[in-house]
Amino acid sequence: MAKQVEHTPIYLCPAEELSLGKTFECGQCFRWTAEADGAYLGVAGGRAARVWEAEGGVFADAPEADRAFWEAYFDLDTDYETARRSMAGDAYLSACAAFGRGIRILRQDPWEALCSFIISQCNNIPRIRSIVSALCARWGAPIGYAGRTFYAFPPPEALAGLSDGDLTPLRMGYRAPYVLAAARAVTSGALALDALAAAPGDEARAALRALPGVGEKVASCAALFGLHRLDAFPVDVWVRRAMSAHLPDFDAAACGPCAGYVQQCIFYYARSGENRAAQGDCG
DNA sequence: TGCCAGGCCGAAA
DNA sequence: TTTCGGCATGGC
Repeated sequence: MAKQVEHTPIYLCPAEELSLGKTFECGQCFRWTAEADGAYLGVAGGRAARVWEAEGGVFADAPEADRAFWEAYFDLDTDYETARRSMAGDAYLSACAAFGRGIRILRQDPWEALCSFIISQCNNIPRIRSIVSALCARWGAPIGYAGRTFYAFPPPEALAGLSDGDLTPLRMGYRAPYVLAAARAVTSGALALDALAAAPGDEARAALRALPGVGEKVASCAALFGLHRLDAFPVDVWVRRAMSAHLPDFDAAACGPCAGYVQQCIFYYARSGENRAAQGDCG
């Protein structure tokens, strides 16, 4: 059966500016799945889409009315060359930059990022994806697309009234009460996620860390991926830790404004199979 | 079968 | 202030 295409494909950008595989597989998101032909199917912002790379660029099978959403989601307005240049001058960092070329830091929904990275703690990526998928299937709004049913990430209001027992079937273990506490904090207004996007990085992380089960790492990931705070990653803790085995004199401050991107390239490089032998503590 | 995973928390040192 | 065990679960 021929693939069902529901829309005229949207052209997003030149292929060299966005690697879908690297962007979706580098560990920043958990809701995109590769098809046999190399395209990806996924959900973001309550919308499902099929996206793929072709000789002429990167395309999305989505309504034309959603073009601005997908362009923003893939962060097409940001110039990553500045960040990449900050990684020059050291062999290991340069290797990370080359390996991560094409990664873009997605502009994910703040709540989805926070909730997903609470689930991520002390967990492996396949299992994180599995739990997030189950969470969406159970409490997310259905989305019909390409003859299939996808599910939006459930808003905090959909989870705030649940009990730990309600989440038991998802097998997320000790993370369940953390997810519910975060949902209640957002719905009650105690945690204003949208307002944090404009706050200083330290302030944003501190607000996130006030939640139970949210430490420096989860707060950093939520700020980077959910609030698109590329400066919010605590380079002194994570990037330096990751780099200590390779570059003891690494100047974290030099990549401060784009530390999150740098960190993600290091993480992706160190986690990849062929580089694991050379990896340090990548956070 | 055992180690490990995008950690965090609270107690003990 | 730092260190360490415990936490729940399953991928590999």
